Amino acid sequence: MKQTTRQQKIIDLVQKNGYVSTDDLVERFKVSPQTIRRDLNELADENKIRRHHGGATTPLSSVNTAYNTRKVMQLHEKDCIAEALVKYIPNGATLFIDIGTTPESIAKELVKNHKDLRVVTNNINVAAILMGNEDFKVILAGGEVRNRDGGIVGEATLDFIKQFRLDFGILGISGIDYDGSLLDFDYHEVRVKKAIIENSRSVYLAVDHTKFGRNAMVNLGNISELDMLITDQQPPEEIAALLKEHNIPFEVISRTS
Amino acid sequence: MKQTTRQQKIIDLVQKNGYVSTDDLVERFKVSPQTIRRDLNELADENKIRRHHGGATTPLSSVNTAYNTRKVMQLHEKDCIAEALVKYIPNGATLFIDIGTTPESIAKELVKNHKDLRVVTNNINVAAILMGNEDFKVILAGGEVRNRDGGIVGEATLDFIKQFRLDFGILGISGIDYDGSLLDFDYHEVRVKKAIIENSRSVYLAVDHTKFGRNAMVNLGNISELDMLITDQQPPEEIAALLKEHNIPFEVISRTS
DNA sequence: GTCAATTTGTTGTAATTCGAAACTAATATG
DNA sequence: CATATTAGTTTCGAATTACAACAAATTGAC
Repeated sequence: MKQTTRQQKIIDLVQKNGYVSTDDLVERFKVSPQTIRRDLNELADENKIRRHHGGATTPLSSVNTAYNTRKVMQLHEKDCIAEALVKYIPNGATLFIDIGTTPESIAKELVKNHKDLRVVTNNINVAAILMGNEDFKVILAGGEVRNRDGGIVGEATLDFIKQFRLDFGILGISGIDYDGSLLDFDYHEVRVKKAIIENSRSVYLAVDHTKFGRNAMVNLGNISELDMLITDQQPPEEIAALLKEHNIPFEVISRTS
Repeated sequence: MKQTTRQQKIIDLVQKNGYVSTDDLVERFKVSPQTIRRDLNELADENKIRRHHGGATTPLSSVNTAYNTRKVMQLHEKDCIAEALVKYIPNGATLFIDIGTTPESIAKELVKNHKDLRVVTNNINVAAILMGNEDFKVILAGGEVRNRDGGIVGEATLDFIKQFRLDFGILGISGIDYDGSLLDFDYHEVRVKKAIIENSRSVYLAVDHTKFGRNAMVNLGNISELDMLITDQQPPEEIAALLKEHNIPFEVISRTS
């Protein structure tokens, strides 16, 4: 086998597995450890991989950096919120799951223990996550895929969503204003969110505390339309008052860290 | 700092960077290497991370094993076929990409150097791959997601596909009979493939040699409907004769391994 | 405050991994 | 045909990392 071929294969392997050890590669290509080290060092020089003691990993993500770094913010909080929310979802339920990193965390939680869910989503990541559970029936809305986050939006998506009427709508959101307005940045995304609200028997909103009072351009409805809110810190007074006024149950998870 | 907190932070770091070294962690938490090793080993036992000499990486996704192992079969051949096929796709083209592992390889090739493609697909993996290139416009067909391979099939998918009329249709397939019949296993999938054939100006079929003479239940058309066939080994006489008879160009890639 | 359990640090030793240099084989190149 | 050039292997000392066992420190409960 040619050197270039081998190096290409090494890149593929790293991309696929996230990590390869020199031993693995020696085994796989039947060459000496030194040869592998040369390959790895050369590839590392070209930034094709990251070199480490004992092997190599994927280079610092070339694409999707914006989305992937955003994904990590408040990761632990999102997980805790997700853990709390899924307790309210019974087995066998039907639900929408929205675009966003929090909804993705929720999908990860659902996949662990739930059974027989039927889920409609317009988030390609959520669909990929839910595929992991064979008991689930996953329906993906069609439309144009946004490269930045794998969300699917547009007119076609809207029509698709409107075909369904499900038990739960699980929403993420960009901001909640002090007057209870639910806000987001993208007009098209907002239209889909609205459709989800209209076609769900119960709407659950999961937000981390950074969203309170945060501003965004497009109004997609009011907090009074929700059936439950789950968050990780006591909301500001104004919002807490609104929740009380409209008798909307909300859960503030206890932080474990 | 508590042990649980540190371990959670380690997980976050691994998720974020794909890799952390023990040294990094020692530096970051100001604790002894031994403590870090204990943490890493514990986390590895719980499958939260993958342990390696010198550090740790993200765990291997436990799900999708059946599909992922299948994915590796003839991996190199598929890659070579893909490399040959994408040379026929000009920048700025519009194309369908089908369900299957070969089409996924093709998507991986396209993402590397092509520009301004507009792609319609019913394969969630292809969509995820193509997202990597910001120049591409990716349109995903809606419908039910098959857990086993991320294919999207069904009536809704069919209607969605039929809305488009594109330059190229890139097909994968389960088998080609000696009489030139194109065969597959799933009736619903076949209907989608037929729709792709009907709505593409040129249909390109990429198959590895294991598909020749292989039988499957559902007939989805004849080899004469193709505009090009790319494969990795000289096809059997019968099929070669059919290709010649219908003046269908085909390329047999030279194996580099 | 005391005791027990847990967590962390230290030390010594074993196991891996690395890189440099010398050597072999195959392939061009004039 | 002699000579570069390139890729690969082998060997070996140095550096790095890991693990086990025990001591020290911290924590939590009563």
